[in-house]
Amino acid sequence: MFSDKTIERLIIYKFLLEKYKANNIKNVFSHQIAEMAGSTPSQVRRDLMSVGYTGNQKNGYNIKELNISIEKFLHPAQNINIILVGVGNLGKAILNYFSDLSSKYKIAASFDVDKNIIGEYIFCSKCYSIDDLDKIVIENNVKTGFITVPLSSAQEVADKLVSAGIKGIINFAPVRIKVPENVYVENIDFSITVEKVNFFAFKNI
Amino acid sequence: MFSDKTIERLIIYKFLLEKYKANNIKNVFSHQIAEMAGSTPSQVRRDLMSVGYTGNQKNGYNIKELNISIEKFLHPAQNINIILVGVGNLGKAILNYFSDLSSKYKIAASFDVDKNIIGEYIFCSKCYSIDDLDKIVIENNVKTGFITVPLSSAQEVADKLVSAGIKGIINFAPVRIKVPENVYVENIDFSITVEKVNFFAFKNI
DNA sequence: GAATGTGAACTGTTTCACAGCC
DNA sequence: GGCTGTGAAACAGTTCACATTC
Repeated sequence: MFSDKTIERLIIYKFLLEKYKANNIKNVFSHQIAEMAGSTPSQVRRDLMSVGYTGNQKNGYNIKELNISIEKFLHPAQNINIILVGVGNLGKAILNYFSDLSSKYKIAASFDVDKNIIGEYIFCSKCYSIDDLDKIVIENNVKTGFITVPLSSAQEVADKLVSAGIKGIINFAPVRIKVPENVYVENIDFSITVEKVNFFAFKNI
Repeated sequence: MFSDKTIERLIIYKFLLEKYKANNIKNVFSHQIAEMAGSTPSQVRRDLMSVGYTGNQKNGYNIKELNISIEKFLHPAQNINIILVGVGNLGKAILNYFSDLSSKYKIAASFDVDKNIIGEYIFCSKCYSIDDLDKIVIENNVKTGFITVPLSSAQEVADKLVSAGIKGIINFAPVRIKVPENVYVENIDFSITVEKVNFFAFKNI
């Protein structure tokens, strides 16, 4: 029903509007949103049809109301807990990124096999043994998790996340993990990204 | 002419075939590639039309030859140098990721403003002042760069990369950097990714 | 006049289906 | 039989264009 791409753009609009709101501007037109988001006015209007908020021809969209509508459409909850498995360099970088307490999204817990860090707080999140996964996922109503473990254990970790009830996975391991149909996976593979960008970079010379 | 999506899948096929090749298997059918890549047989055959290599009906595709054809199509060069600007947590994680010397892609240099690390080697790449950017980009024929600096300096860094001759940028800063038309940008924004995955995670309950 | 909302047209991508081949 | 290569069909996503509203 709702395409991946539309959802992604709505999230972008939301972040842009939040910044915009800061300077006491009340209303915004589709062409202004498009300009900021690198999109087109009709695309913006199309996307906004999904969320059900309608503007008007004189003032465009009321930023505050539009933002609330997008928020509600994307997810009604106030705070979202996520988890992260694999506290290596990349895991730490992501924990750091989300340690900003003002965000709606919080990494409720991290997991690793290294006994030296289990029990420690790393960037505001406590690190646990993977044995505690089920308990923490249920307690914190977690539906989304990062996989930042090495290739060799990625599938195993994915299986554990799925069996704990996780429905969305952001996977950084360079492998296509196999999950049931009702689990959404977003792969971020640095090698593939570099190769793709490099292809278009050389094409653009 | 060649779509983003086709290029990305070709890269995935290439990585999969490399693994496959290891076990002395010589040939592969489109349905096998599809199975590994999470695609469909017709999609695979369609994609392979772009690279110009044709298999045969008895044995499918010769893995070695197909791999060479994809490589040639994606990029003829043997070694590709890339650079990275912003040696924080995330920058280090990426430097670490690409420090594996067997990869075709090497981070030729990193850049940062921190005088304490300028001149040091971090995961096999020497860290330089941004003042040395132009020189290093030219010397190493670099066309692709990572931006892993904070939001506040992302646009400034992007401008410098562009003026140094970079044609492809992988941007981790949560902002839509503005670049000329002939520069390809791939944005990786953890907040947007989390929000998107979380949306589909809750939809899938 | 300049904006929104949206049916219709268009463009891009994926899948189907089948001729040709082994 | 089962495979590839590929026109044609189907589907998805984007843009156009205009009636309507302010």
